[in-house]
Amino acid sequence: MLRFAPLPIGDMHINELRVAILSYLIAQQKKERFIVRIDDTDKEKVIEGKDTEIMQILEKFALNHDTVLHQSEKMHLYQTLAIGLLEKNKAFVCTCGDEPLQNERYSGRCFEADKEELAKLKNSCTPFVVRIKKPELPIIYHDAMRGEVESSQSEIDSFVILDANGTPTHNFASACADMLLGVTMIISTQAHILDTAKQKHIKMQLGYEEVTDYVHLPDILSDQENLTVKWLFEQGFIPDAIINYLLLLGYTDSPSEIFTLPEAIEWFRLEKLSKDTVTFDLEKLRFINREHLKKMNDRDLSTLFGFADAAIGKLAKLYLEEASTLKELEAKIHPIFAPKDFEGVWEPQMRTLEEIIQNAPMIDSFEAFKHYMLDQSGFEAGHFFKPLRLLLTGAEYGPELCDIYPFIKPYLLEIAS
RNA sequence: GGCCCCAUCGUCUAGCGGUUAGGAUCCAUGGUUUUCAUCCAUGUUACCGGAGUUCGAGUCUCCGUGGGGUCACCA
Repeated sequence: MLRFAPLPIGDMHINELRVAILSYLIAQQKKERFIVRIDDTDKEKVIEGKDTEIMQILEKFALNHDTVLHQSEKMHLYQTLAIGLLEKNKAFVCTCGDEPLQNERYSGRCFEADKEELAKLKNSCTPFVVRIKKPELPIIYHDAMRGEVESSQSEIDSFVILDANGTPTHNFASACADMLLGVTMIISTQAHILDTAKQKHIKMQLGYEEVTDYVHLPDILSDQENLTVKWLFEQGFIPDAIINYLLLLGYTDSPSEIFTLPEAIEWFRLEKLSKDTVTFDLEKLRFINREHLKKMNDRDLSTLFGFADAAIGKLAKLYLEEASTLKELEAKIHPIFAPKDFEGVWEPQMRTLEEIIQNAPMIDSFEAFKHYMLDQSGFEAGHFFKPLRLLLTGAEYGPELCDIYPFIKPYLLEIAS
């Protein structure tokens, strides 16, 4: 079983999305369950509605899950497990507060406090936290990208598992949940390498003996501040392209640059991911987005611009020569159907051409249309194509008119005005 | 600062001791297109530095340098 465990405390970052995509992909490869766990342990930071937003994003990317659950529903269970550790003398109560933590590590002063101490503290209403005892041996786990990862005891202190409110900390709750769910592989980012060791320590202290595989992905760096999924959508990138790009980043040996998630499930190997951090490259994503838009169903594409006509999808694809995102395509398609601006040096010619079109019969081919228009107007070619283009597309430049014509033909009267 | 990871064109990368250091993207130029773009062709651009090991090092070792991560009652 694999899980995606997002924190509902902000917009989803592409690093998180990459974790989700890979978790889903590996679950499919291993034919194991894929579940979503909303890690809403921190009541202070949780943002109302973020959880449904997360689920909507996953749906857009077609990362289908088997189950979804909230950490907040299980807190009592994790508290019980923490108390269990206290009783087994694997954890201790600590009343040090913030004092000894003057940018130093935990002093270990309360190390021997046991559960009798707990009773006393409860009676006297003294604030306390519960800390798990630090490991006596190095924590070693297997990472599919990095091999055996060893964290020495010195890196892992006796860390807090229940805070002063009695709330399980994220690390503790996460470890407990993974254990209880039977998660077999955990994908996260390199920021959590040490957390993984802590969680493994927790699971070992709780007596969990199943082997868990881990992967810690390198981060995607960017000088851009909010590299969120939301932002990518706003820019007009489509899910298939985003998936393609995120899977391609740092991958060594893909059979082709352009692919879909189902295709990647056939050949993707975590071991072939580079351990080096990668830089987010908008230009590359634009290229990939363009390629996926080219492959998109024409009618589906047209609906994104408010049509239900395959011809408009085909028309939009002509503009992929100069546009790479939905947003840019929209900026090309919209002026075609919007009322034209006649102001400018070509105004007389445009007025003439408009009138001819409004009274013209339906003409099938652009060649015939061109000849008809040239005959009727008496214009020279040099004074003809520019105003015609402006009249038909609202733009000075664009794809060949003979390519555009077949798709806009049915809308000609509306367009040429 | 301690510890961990990483280091090839601007970017993503191929390369597992002997290569004209390859591809993709981006960029530039030429051709085609009645215009721009597309398309096709061509081209510029890279092994972080220094010591070793070796007949020979992008490739192995060490030391620098640079980048990233991590050291919470944050998740």
